[in-house]
Amino acid sequence: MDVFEDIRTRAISGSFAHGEKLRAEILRNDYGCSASTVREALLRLAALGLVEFQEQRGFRMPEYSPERQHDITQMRIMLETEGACRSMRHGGVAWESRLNAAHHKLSHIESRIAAMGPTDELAQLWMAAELEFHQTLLSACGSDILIELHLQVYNRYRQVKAEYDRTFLHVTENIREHQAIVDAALSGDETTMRTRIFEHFERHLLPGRPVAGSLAALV
Amino acid sequence: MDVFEDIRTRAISGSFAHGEKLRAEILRNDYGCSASTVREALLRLAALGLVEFQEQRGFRMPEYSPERQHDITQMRIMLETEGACRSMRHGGVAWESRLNAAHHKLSHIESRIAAMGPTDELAQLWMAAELEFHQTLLSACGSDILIELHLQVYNRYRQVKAEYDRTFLHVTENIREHQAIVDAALSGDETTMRTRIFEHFERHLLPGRPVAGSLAALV
DNA sequence: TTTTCTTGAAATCTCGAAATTTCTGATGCA
DNA sequence: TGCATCAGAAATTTCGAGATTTCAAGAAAA
Repeated sequence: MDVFEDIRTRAISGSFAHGEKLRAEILRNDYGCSASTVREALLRLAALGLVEFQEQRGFRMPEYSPERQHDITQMRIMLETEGACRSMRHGGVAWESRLNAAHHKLSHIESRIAAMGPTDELAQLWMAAELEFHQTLLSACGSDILIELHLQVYNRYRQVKAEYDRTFLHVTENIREHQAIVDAALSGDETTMRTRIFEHFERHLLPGRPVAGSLAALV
Repeated sequence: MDVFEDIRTRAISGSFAHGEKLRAEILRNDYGCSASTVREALLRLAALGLVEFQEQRGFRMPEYSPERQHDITQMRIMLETEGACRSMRHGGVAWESRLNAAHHKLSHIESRIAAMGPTDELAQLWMAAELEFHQTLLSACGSDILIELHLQVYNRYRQVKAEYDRTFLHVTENIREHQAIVDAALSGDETTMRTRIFEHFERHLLPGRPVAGSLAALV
């Protein structure tokens, strides 16, 4: 079993509470391995910002704060806007159809959740499909590092919103917003794309707070 | 001695060649610690993208490629532009004077290098002062995550340009370009700032290659 | 009461050895 | 020669014990 991968998944899906202490000695029980192996995984997660590390004081989950959520959301808007616009320029039809496919899969799952409520299995599927959709959006941008940084920010976003995610409020809006993003991609208009991405995230920003540089024009 | 910190420094200052294999068993000799401790440091560096890690195959330095340099440079332009413009809005006089101070320190070192050539000691001082200048530029942006991602990208940039750095070609241009950035900060005009930052990095981009989204307007 | 000190328990960190996997290159076969 | 096989060497990864540091609770002093 891949300890790193599994703890990462738990850290972004709400298995640990905000601010909870993560003890290697205890987590080892879940994996039947030594504490050193768990420690190794935690150190890697710390380098990615999913876990906080203090020398001689071990690991904890980051605390929640509205400012942190705002900050991370803003960064997601910035990176996804940039990546999506670059994909629009270089992706061609191949990208458009991949995006369509990813969206189809996602909206299928979202409709089922909207209809029958969120089961554990559907939530799991949704997590994967939602990530895939947003990664597909950037997949033709031509920048490895943009994709990598986006994944980092995406994971932190999921972590911050883990509780919220489980409620699946706004599924309906999500379906509409994702559709709007796909439409923008097909329209070929970058300004529309920027607006649509901004609208998708708007409700996760702090109200009445000045908004980032290239984003300001959209408000 | 902090093994992680020291290996990080070496990894971004050209102590290791591009593509070089990093063996924990060998590096331990430099620090008089066990291989596990070195391994721990390398795993953390891998999470930050400064070292590549393959399961069961150990660690290596990333290979150099012009595309990677272009990609990283573009990302630096994007993040520093965004951060600098936000700092201009929220930083006030306090920020302006900190920026001035950081620039003064840096240009002092750069002039000495231009005059007497690059000694090891001056190179060391330059590394610290150049980082401090660019970090000060973003320091009032109000986004922790922007600052953190920028540091990651900055480190990768230094790593890619490590050989180039040691030659100190373009010191003269650097002095001028840094000054131009400070002037833009004081002028309060964001478009000027974007242009100046772009010009500072322009020579590290691949010629004739389409340039990123929000940057395109500057070309 | 509040602060400082003491002390035992608990957590963190380091280490070198053992287990596992990959690499190397020599041998045999077609 | 070209290719597969295999054994030994080398590298990577895991492990649990021991050393070090932090934490917590109670005693002593202000």
